[in-house]
Amino acid sequence: MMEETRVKLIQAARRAFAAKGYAAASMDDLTAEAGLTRGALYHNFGDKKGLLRAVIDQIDAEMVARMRVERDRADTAWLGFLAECVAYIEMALEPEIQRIMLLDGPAVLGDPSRWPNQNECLRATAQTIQALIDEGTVKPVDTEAAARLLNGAALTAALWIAAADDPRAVFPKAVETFKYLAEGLLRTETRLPPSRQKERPQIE
Amino acid sequence: MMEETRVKLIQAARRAFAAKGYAAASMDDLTAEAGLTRGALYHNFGDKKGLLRAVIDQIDAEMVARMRVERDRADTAWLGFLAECVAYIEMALEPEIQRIMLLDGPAVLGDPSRWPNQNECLRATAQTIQALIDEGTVKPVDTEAAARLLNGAALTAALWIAAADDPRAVFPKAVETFKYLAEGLLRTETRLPPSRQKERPQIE
DNA sequence: CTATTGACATACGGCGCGTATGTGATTTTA
DNA sequence: TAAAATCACATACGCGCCGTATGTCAATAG
Repeated sequence: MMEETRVKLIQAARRAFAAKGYAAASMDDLTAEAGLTRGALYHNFGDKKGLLRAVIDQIDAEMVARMRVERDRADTAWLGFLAECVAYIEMALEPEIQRIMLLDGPAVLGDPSRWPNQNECLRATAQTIQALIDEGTVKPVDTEAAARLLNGAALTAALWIAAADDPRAVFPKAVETFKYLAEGLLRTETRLPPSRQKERPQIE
Repeated sequence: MMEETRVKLIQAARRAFAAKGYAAASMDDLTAEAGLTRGALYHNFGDKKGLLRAVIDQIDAEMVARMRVERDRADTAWLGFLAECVAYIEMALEPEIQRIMLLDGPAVLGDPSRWPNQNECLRATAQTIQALIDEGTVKPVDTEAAARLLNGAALTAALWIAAADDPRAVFPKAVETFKYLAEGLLRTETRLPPSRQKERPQIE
Protein backbone atom coordinates (compact mmCIF):
# COMPACT_ATOMS: atom_id res chain seq x y z
CA MET A 1 0.00 0.00 0.00
CA MET A 2 1.19 3.45 -0.84
CA GLU A 3 -0.76 5.06 1.97
CA GLU A 4 0.94 2.83 4.45
CA THR A 5 4.32 3.89 3.12
CA ARG A 6 3.44 7.54 3.57
CA VAL A 7 2.33 6.91 7.14
CA LYS A 8 5.51 5.07 8.02
CA LEU A 9 7.68 7.79 6.53
CA ILE A 10 5.81 10.58 8.27
CA GLN A 11 6.05 8.78 11.57
CA ALA A 12 9.78 8.21 11.19
CA ALA A 13 10.24 11.82 10.13
CA ARG A 14 8.35 13.09 13.17
CA ARG A 15 10.69 11.24 15.46
CA ALA A 16 13.82 12.20 13.56
CA PHE A 17 12.92 15.88 13.18
CA ALA A 18 11.88 16.08 16.83
CA ALA A 19 15.02 14.39 18.09
CA LYS A 20 17.70 15.96 15.89
CA GLY A 21 16.02 18.93 14.29
CA TYR A 22 15.21 19.29 10.61
CA ALA A 23 18.70 20.19 9.42
CA ALA A 24 20.50 17.43 11.27
CA ALA A 25 18.03 14.69 10.38
CA SER A 26 19.44 12.49 7.66
CA MET A 27 16.99 11.23 5.10
CA ASP A 28 18.98 8.06 4.66
CA ASP A 29 18.66 7.34 8.35
CA LEU A 30 15.00 8.09 8.80
CA THR A 31 13.90 6.19 5.71
CA ALA A 32 15.99 3.21 6.83
CA GLU A 33 14.29 3.32 10.19
CA ALA A 34 11.00 3.04 8.36
CA GLY A 35 12.32 0.05 6.43
CA LEU A 36 12.56 2.01 3.18
CA THR A 37 15.03 4.09 1.18
CA ARG A 38 15.20 7.66 -0.01
CA GLY A 39 13.61 6.53 -3.25
CA ALA A 40 10.26 6.12 -1.54
CA LEU A 41 10.61 9.49 0.08
CA TYR A 42 11.26 11.45 -3.09
CA HIS A 43 8.56 9.54 -4.88
CA ASN A 44 5.93 10.41 -2.26
CA PHE A 45 6.93 13.84 -1.02
CA GLY A 46 9.09 15.43 -3.70
CA ASP A 47 11.87 16.57 -1.41
CA LYS A 48 12.87 17.02 2.20
CA LYS A 49 10.72 20.13 2.62
CA GLY A 50 7.74 18.23 1.25
CA LEU A 51 8.15 15.67 3.98
CA LEU A 52 8.31 18.42 6.59
CA ARG A 53 5.12 19.91 5.18
CA ALA A 54 3.37 16.56 5.52
CA VAL A 55 4.53 16.18 9.09
CA ILE A 56 3.39 19.70 9.96
CA ASP A 57 -0.02 19.08 8.44
CA GLN A 58 -0.50 16.06 10.62
CA ILE A 59 0.60 17.74 13.83
CA ASP A 60 -1.44 20.84 13.08
CA ALA A 61 -4.58 18.74 12.77
CA GLU A 62 -3.90 17.05 16.08
CA MET A 63 -3.35 20.39 17.78
CA VAL A 64 -6.61 21.84 16.54
CA ALA A 65 -8.48 18.79 17.77
CA ARG A 66 -7.03 19.10 21.25
CA MET A 67 -7.73 22.82 21.38
CA ARG A 68 -11.37 22.29 20.46
CA VAL A 69 -11.78 19.70 23.18
CA GLU A 70 -10.40 22.02 25.84
CA ARG A 71 -12.48 24.94 24.64
CA ASP A 72 -15.75 23.03 24.61
CA ARG A 73 -15.17 21.75 28.10
CA ALA A 74 -15.31 25.23 29.63
CA ASP A 75 -18.41 26.94 31.03
CA THR A 76 -18.24 30.33 29.34
CA ALA A 77 -16.94 31.37 25.96
CA TRP A 78 -14.22 33.49 27.55
CA LEU A 79 -13.04 30.67 29.77
CA GLY A 80 -13.14 28.40 26.76
CA PHE A 81 -10.91 30.81 24.93
CA LEU A 82 -8.42 30.90 27.76
CA ALA A 83 -8.51 27.12 28.03
CA GLU A 84 -7.78 26.91 24.33
CA CYS A 85 -4.77 29.15 24.75
CA VAL A 86 -3.47 27.28 27.77
CA ALA A 87 -3.83 24.04 25.86
CA TYR A 88 -1.73 25.59 23.13
CA ILE A 89 0.96 26.49 25.63
CA GLU A 90 0.91 23.00 27.07
CA MET A 91 1.22 21.41 23.67
CA ALA A 92 4.03 23.75 22.80
CA LEU A 93 5.91 22.27 25.73
CA GLU A 94 6.17 18.93 24.01
CA PRO A 95 9.59 18.73 22.37
CA GLU A 96 8.17 17.31 19.16
CA ILE A 97 5.73 20.16 18.63
CA GLN A 98 8.19 22.77 19.78
CA ARG A 99 11.01 21.70 17.55
CA ILE A 100 8.99 20.95 14.43
CA MET A 101 6.12 23.43 14.52
CA LEU A 102 7.61 26.36 16.36
CA LEU A 103 11.30 26.40 15.52
CA ASP A 104 12.16 24.54 12.33
CA GLY A 105 8.80 25.03 10.63
CA PRO A 106 8.91 28.82 10.39
CA ALA A 107 12.65 28.81 9.66
CA VAL A 108 12.38 26.35 6.79
CA LEU A 109 8.92 27.01 5.34
CA GLY A 110 8.41 30.64 6.27
CA ASP A 111 5.37 32.30 7.81
CA PRO A 112 2.97 29.74 9.27
CA SER A 113 -0.06 31.36 7.70
CA ARG A 114 1.33 30.45 4.31
CA TRP A 115 1.60 26.80 5.20
CA PRO A 116 -0.20 24.09 3.19
CA ASN A 117 -2.98 23.64 5.65
CA GLN A 118 -3.27 27.40 6.16
CA ASN A 119 -2.58 26.68 9.82
CA GLU A 120 -5.86 25.58 11.30
CA CYS A 121 -4.76 26.59 14.76
CA LEU A 122 -4.83 30.26 13.92
CA ARG A 123 -8.17 30.06 12.15
CA ALA A 124 -9.72 28.27 15.10
CA THR A 125 -8.51 30.92 17.53
CA ALA A 126 -9.75 33.71 15.31
CA GLN A 127 -13.18 32.08 15.18
CA THR A 128 -13.32 31.86 18.95
CA ILE A 129 -12.41 35.52 19.28
CA GLN A 130 -15.06 36.50 16.76
CA ALA A 131 -17.67 34.69 18.87
CA LEU A 132 -16.49 36.61 21.94
CA ILE A 133 -16.84 39.88 20.09
CA ASP A 134 -20.36 39.00 18.94
CA GLU A 135 -21.18 38.04 22.50
CA GLY A 136 -20.02 41.46 23.68
CA THR A 137 -17.24 40.18 25.90
CA VAL A 138 -14.34 41.35 23.82
CA LYS A 139 -13.63 44.66 22.15
CA PRO A 140 -14.23 44.79 18.40
CA VAL A 141 -10.61 44.10 17.53
CA ASP A 142 -9.25 42.60 14.34
CA THR A 143 -9.68 38.89 14.95
CA GLU A 144 -6.73 37.77 12.89
CA ALA A 145 -4.44 40.23 14.62
CA ALA A 146 -5.62 39.15 18.06
CA ALA A 147 -5.34 35.46 17.23
CA ARG A 148 -1.86 35.86 15.86
CA LEU A 149 -0.45 37.98 18.64
CA LEU A 150 -1.87 35.77 21.36
CA ASN A 151 -0.55 32.71 19.61
CA GLY A 152 2.82 34.39 19.45
CA ALA A 153 2.72 35.19 23.14
CA ALA A 154 1.71 31.62 23.92
CA LEU A 155 4.47 30.26 21.74
CA THR A 156 7.04 32.43 23.45
CA ALA A 157 5.72 31.35 26.81
CA ALA A 158 6.14 27.74 25.82
CA LEU A 159 9.68 28.22 24.55
CA TRP A 160 10.54 29.98 27.76
CA ILE A 161 9.09 27.28 29.96
CA ALA A 162 10.74 24.51 28.02
CA ALA A 163 14.16 26.14 28.17
CA ALA A 164 13.90 27.06 31.84
CA ASP A 165 15.96 25.35 34.49
CA ASP A 166 12.81 24.67 36.48
CA PRO A 167 9.90 24.50 34.02
CA ARG A 168 7.34 23.75 36.74
CA ALA A 169 8.19 26.95 38.55
CA VAL A 170 7.96 29.06 35.44
CA PHE A 171 4.74 27.62 34.04
CA PRO A 172 2.29 29.38 36.41
CA LYS A 173 4.06 32.70 35.96
CA ALA A 174 3.74 32.41 32.21
CA VAL A 175 0.08 31.44 32.32
CA GLU A 176 -0.81 34.21 34.74
CA THR A 177 0.92 36.84 32.65
CA PHE A 178 -0.68 35.47 29.52
CA LYS A 179 -4.13 35.87 31.07
CA TYR A 180 -3.39 39.47 31.95
CA LEU A 181 -2.47 40.17 28.37
CA ALA A 182 -5.58 38.45 27.08
CA GLU A 183 -7.71 40.51 29.44
CA GLY A 184 -6.52 43.57 27.59
CA LEU A 185 -8.95 42.48 24.89
CA LEU A 186 -11.95 42.59 27.22
CA ARG A 187 -14.38 45.45 26.93
CA THR A 188 -13.58 47.97 29.63
CA GLU A 189 -17.08 47.90 31.09
CA THR A 190 -17.03 44.15 31.57
CA ARG A 191 -13.41 44.13 32.51
CA LEU A 192 -13.02 41.60 35.28
CA PRO A 193 -16.19 39.58 35.24
CA PRO A 194 -15.93 36.46 33.17
CA SER A 195 -12.50 35.41 34.23
CA ARG A 196 -11.96 36.42 37.80
CA GLN A 197 -14.98 34.70 39.27
CA LYS A 198 -14.00 31.05 39.16
CA GLU A 199 -10.62 31.02 37.59
CA ARG A 200 -8.54 33.13 39.93
CA PRO A 201 -8.41 30.59 42.76
CA GLN A 202 -6.83 28.08 40.42
CA ILE A 203 -3.91 30.32 39.70
CA GLU A 204 -2.62 31.69 42.95
CA MET B 1 44.67 43.44 12.04
CA MET B 2 42.70 40.57 13.42
CA GLU B 3 39.86 42.82 14.53
CA GLU B 4 39.45 44.05 11.00
CA THR B 5 39.20 40.48 9.76
CA ARG B 6 36.43 39.73 12.27
CA VAL B 7 34.53 42.82 11.22
CA LYS B 8 34.76 41.92 7.54
CA LEU B 9 33.61 38.38 8.15
CA ILE B 10 30.69 39.43 10.35
CA GLN B 11 29.60 41.95 7.78
CA ALA B 12 29.71 39.41 4.96
CA ALA B 13 27.90 36.90 7.14
CA ARG B 14 25.12 39.36 7.93
CA ARG B 15 24.47 39.89 4.27
CA ALA B 16 24.70 36.21 3.37
CA PHE B 17 22.54 34.99 6.27
CA ALA B 18 19.96 37.69 5.63
CA ALA B 19 19.80 37.00 1.91
CA LYS B 20 19.91 33.20 1.80
CA GLY B 21 19.23 32.12 5.35
CA TYR B 22 21.70 30.44 7.65
CA ALA B 23 21.41 26.94 6.19
CA ALA B 24 21.77 27.97 2.57
CA ALA B 25 24.64 30.38 3.12
CA SER B 26 27.91 28.83 2.02
CA MET B 27 30.93 29.62 4.11
CA ASP B 28 33.17 29.38 1.08
CA ASP B 29 31.09 32.02 -0.65
CA LEU B 30 30.78 34.47 2.19
CA THR B 31 34.43 34.31 3.16
CA ALA B 32 35.43 34.81 -0.46
CA GLU B 33 33.20 37.87 -0.60
CA ALA B 34 35.16 39.23 2.35
CA GLY B 35 38.43 38.54 0.52
CA LEU B 36 39.34 35.64 2.82
CA THR B 37 38.95 31.87 3.11
CA ARG B 38 37.27 29.47 5.51
CA GLY B 39 40.56 29.24 7.38
CA ALA B 40 40.13 32.73 8.78
CA LEU B 41 36.58 31.91 9.75
CA TYR B 42 37.36 28.78 11.74
CA HIS B 43 40.31 30.48 13.35
CA ASN B 44 38.23 33.40 14.58
CA PHE B 45 34.81 31.89 15.28
CA GLY B 46 35.33 28.16 15.77
CA ASP B 47 32.53 27.04 13.51
CA LYS B 48 29.53 28.21 11.54
CA LYS B 49 27.38 28.56 14.64
CA GLY B 50 30.07 30.67 16.24
CA LEU B 51 29.87 33.10 13.36
CA LEU B 52 26.09 33.25 13.72
CA ARG B 53 26.51 33.99 17.42
CA ALA B 54 28.83 36.87 16.63
CA VAL B 55 26.41 38.28 14.09
CA ILE B 56 23.53 38.00 16.55
CA ASP B 57 25.53 39.76 19.24
CA GLN B 58 26.14 42.67 16.95
CA ILE B 59 22.54 43.01 15.82
CA ASP B 60 21.23 42.60 19.34
CA ALA B 61 23.36 45.51 20.51
CA GLU B 62 22.06 47.69 17.71
CA MET B 63 18.49 46.81 18.54
CA VAL B 64 18.86 47.67 22.21
CA ALA B 65 20.35 51.01 21.30
CA ARG B 66 17.45 51.87 19.02
CA MET B 67 14.90 50.79 21.62
CA ARG B 68 16.46 52.97 24.27
CA VAL B 69 16.37 55.97 21.99
CA GLU B 70 12.67 55.51 21.28
CA ARG B 71 11.85 54.95 24.92
CA ASP B 72 13.68 58.01 26.17
CA ARG B 73 11.96 60.20 23.63
CA ALA B 74 8.50 59.62 25.13
CA ASP B 75 6.82 61.76 27.78
CA THR B 76 5.69 59.14 30.27
CA ALA B 77 7.17 55.83 31.28
CA TRP B 78 4.19 53.92 29.92
CA LEU B 79 4.36 55.66 26.58
CA GLY B 80 8.08 55.02 26.54
CA PHE B 81 7.40 51.37 27.06
CA LEU B 82 4.95 51.24 24.19
CA ALA B 83 7.35 53.18 21.98
CA GLU B 84 10.04 50.65 22.81
CA CYS B 85 7.74 47.82 21.78
CA VAL B 86 6.68 49.51 18.57
CA ALA B 87 10.30 50.12 17.73
CA TYR B 88 10.89 46.43 18.22
CA ILE B 89 8.09 45.60 15.81
CA GLU B 90 9.45 48.03 13.25
CA MET B 91 12.92 46.60 13.48
CA ALA B 92 11.53 43.11 13.16
CA LEU B 93 10.19 44.16 9.80
CA GLU B 94 13.68 44.49 8.41
CA PRO B 95 14.49 41.30 6.50
CA GLU B 96 17.94 41.06 8.00
CA ILE B 97 16.71 41.15 11.59
CA GLN B 98 13.76 38.94 10.88
CA ARG B 99 15.68 36.22 9.16
CA ILE B 100 18.70 36.15 11.45
CA MET B 101 17.33 37.09 14.87
CA LEU B 102 13.79 35.77 14.72
CA LEU B 103 13.84 32.75 12.46
CA ASP B 104 17.27 31.17 12.10
CA GLY B 105 18.60 32.29 15.47
CA PRO B 106 16.16 30.39 17.65
CA ALA B 107 16.14 27.41 15.28
CA VAL B 108 19.92 27.05 15.24
CA LEU B 109 20.98 28.30 18.67
CA GLY B 110 17.89 27.55 20.74
CA ASP B 111 16.09 29.77 23.21
CA PRO B 112 17.18 33.41 22.87
CA SER B 113 17.63 33.83 26.61
CA ARG B 114 20.49 31.34 26.46
CA TRP B 115 22.31 33.32 23.82
CA PRO B 116 25.85 34.58 24.38
CA ASN B 117 24.82 38.10 25.09
CA GLN B 118 21.89 36.94 27.24
CA ASN B 119 19.72 38.88 24.84
CA GLU B 120 19.93 42.47 25.93
CA CYS B 121 16.60 43.25 24.33
CA LEU B 122 14.71 41.17 26.85
CA ARG B 123 16.62 42.54 29.81
CA ALA B 124 15.97 46.07 28.71
CA THR B 125 12.25 45.46 28.40
CA ALA B 126 12.10 43.76 31.78
CA GLN B 127 13.82 46.77 33.33
CA THR B 128 11.30 49.12 31.81
CA ILE B 129 8.44 47.04 33.14
CA GLN B 130 9.96 46.97 36.59
CA ALA B 131 10.08 50.75 36.56
CA LEU B 132 6.40 50.86 35.60
CA ILE B 133 5.54 48.56 38.49
CA ASP B 134 7.49 50.71 40.95
CA GLU B 135 5.72 53.73 39.56
CA GLY B 136 2.36 52.08 40.22
CA THR B 137 1.25 52.04 36.61
CA VAL B 138 1.50 48.33 36.03
CA LYS B 139 0.33 45.38 38.10
CA PRO B 140 3.02 43.57 40.09
CA VAL B 141 3.57 40.91 37.45
CA ASP B 142 6.67 38.84 36.90
CA THR B 143 8.82 41.16 34.83
CA GLU B 144 10.61 38.46 32.90
CA ALA B 145 7.34 36.79 31.98
CA ALA B 146 5.81 40.05 30.83
CA ALA B 147 8.87 41.03 28.85
CA ARG B 148 9.06 37.70 27.13
CA LEU B 149 5.42 37.37 26.23
CA LEU B 150 5.21 40.89 24.90
CA ASN B 151 8.37 40.38 22.91
CA GLY B 152 6.83 37.24 21.53
CA ALA B 153 3.67 39.04 20.57
CA ALA B 154 5.68 41.79 18.92
CA LEU B 155 7.77 39.26 17.05
CA THR B 156 4.69 37.50 15.77
CA ALA B 157 3.22 40.80 14.73
CA ALA B 158 6.32 41.58 12.76
CA LEU B 159 6.40 38.23 11.02
CA TRP B 160 2.77 38.67 10.11
CA ILE B 161 3.26 42.14 8.73
CA ALA B 162 6.29 41.15 6.74
CA ALA B 163 4.56 38.16 5.15
CA ALA B 164 1.35 40.03 4.41
CA ASP B 165 0.33 40.92 0.89
CA ASP B 166 -0.17 44.52 1.96
CA PRO B 167 2.14 45.17 4.92
CA ARG B 168 1.10 48.80 5.22
CA ALA B 169 -2.53 47.85 5.75
CA VAL B 170 -1.70 45.26 8.38
CA PHE B 171 0.75 47.32 10.41
CA PRO B 172 -1.77 49.56 12.21
CA LYS B 173 -3.99 46.59 13.05
CA ALA B 174 -1.06 44.79 14.61
CA VAL B 175 0.04 47.80 16.62
CA GLU B 176 -3.45 48.52 17.89
CA THR B 177 -4.00 44.96 18.99
CA PHE B 178 -0.59 44.89 20.60
CA LYS B 179 -1.46 47.94 22.67
CA TYR B 180 -4.66 46.34 23.85
CA LEU B 181 -2.72 43.34 25.05
CA ALA B 182 -0.16 45.50 26.78
CA GLU B 183 -2.92 47.39 28.56
CA GLY B 184 -3.87 44.13 30.20
CA LEU B 185 -0.84 44.74 32.40
CA LEU B 186 -2.11 48.07 33.68
CA ARG B 187 -3.49 48.29 37.20
CA THR B 188 -7.26 48.15 37.02
CA GLU B 189 -7.71 51.40 38.94
CA THR B 190 -5.50 53.36 36.61
CA ARG B 191 -6.67 51.44 33.59
CA LEU B 192 -6.95 53.93 30.76
CA PRO B 193 -5.07 56.94 31.94
CA PRO B 194 -1.50 57.03 30.79
CA SER B 195 -2.10 55.74 27.31
CA ARG B 196 -5.43 57.05 26.11
CA GLN B 197 -4.76 60.74 26.70
CA LYS B 198 -2.31 61.61 23.99
CA GLU B 199 -1.70 58.42 22.20
CA ARG B 200 -5.13 57.43 20.99
CA PRO B 201 -5.35 60.15 18.36
CA GLN B 202 -2.22 58.84 16.69
CA ILE B 203 -3.74 55.43 16.18
CA GLU B 204 -7.20 55.89 14.83
C1' DC C 1 1.24 -12.51 -24.05
C1' DT C 2 3.28 -8.06 -24.60
C1' DA C 3 3.47 -3.29 -23.20
C1' DT C 4 3.02 0.25 -20.07
C1' DT C 5 2.68 2.33 -15.73
C1' DG C 6 3.52 2.75 -10.91
C1' DA C 7 6.19 2.23 -6.60
C1' DC C 8 10.02 1.85 -5.05
C1' DA C 9 15.56 0.75 -4.88
C1' DT C 10 20.21 1.71 -6.50
C1' DA C 11 23.86 4.52 -8.47
C1' DC C 12 26.04 8.80 -9.34
C1' DG C 13 27.65 13.55 -8.93
C1' DG C 14 28.30 17.66 -6.40
C1' DC C 15 28.40 20.58 -2.55
C1' DG C 16 29.38 22.03 2.00
C1' DC C 17 31.26 21.43 6.49
C1' DG C 18 34.98 20.37 9.74
C1' DT C 19 39.73 19.14 10.50
C1' DA C 20 44.42 18.37 9.60
C1' DT C 21 48.27 20.36 7.75
C1' DG C 22 51.13 23.93 5.56
C1' DT C 23 53.20 28.80 5.30
C1' DG C 24 54.90 33.27 5.92
C1' DA C 25 55.15 36.97 9.21
C1' DT C 26 55.66 38.48 13.84
C1' DT C 27 57.07 38.03 18.45
C1' DT C 28 59.63 35.81 22.09
C1' DT C 29 63.77 34.05 24.15
C1' DA C 30 68.39 33.05 24.89
C1' DT D 1 70.73 39.02 16.86
C1' DA D 2 69.82 34.36 15.67
C1' DA D 3 66.84 30.60 16.72
C1' DA D 4 62.44 29.19 18.23
C1' DA D 5 57.88 29.54 19.06
C1' DT D 6 53.49 31.57 18.09
C1' DC D 7 50.04 33.67 15.35
C1' DA D 8 46.85 34.46 11.52
C1' DC D 9 45.46 32.65 7.94
C1' DA D 10 45.51 29.48 3.46
C1' DT D 11 45.36 24.91 1.43
C1' DA D 12 44.20 20.04 1.19
C1' DC D 13 41.50 16.16 2.42
C1' DG D 14 37.66 13.18 3.79
C1' DC D 15 33.02 12.46 4.91
C1' DG D 16 28.11 12.98 4.92
C1' DC D 17 24.16 14.50 2.74
C1' DC D 18 20.99 15.98 -0.77
C1' DG D 19 18.88 15.68 -5.41
C1' DT D 20 18.54 13.33 -9.72
C1' DA D 21 19.08 9.87 -13.04
C1' DT D 22 18.57 5.22 -13.84
C1' DG D 23 17.32 0.43 -12.85
C1' DT D 24 13.95 -3.25 -11.19
C1' DC D 25 9.93 -5.72 -10.31
C1' DA D 26 5.06 -6.19 -9.82
C1' DA D 27 0.47 -4.91 -11.40
C1' DT D 28 -2.56 -3.66 -14.82
C1' DA D 29 -3.97 -2.73 -19.68
C1' DG D 30 -4.56 -3.91 -24.34
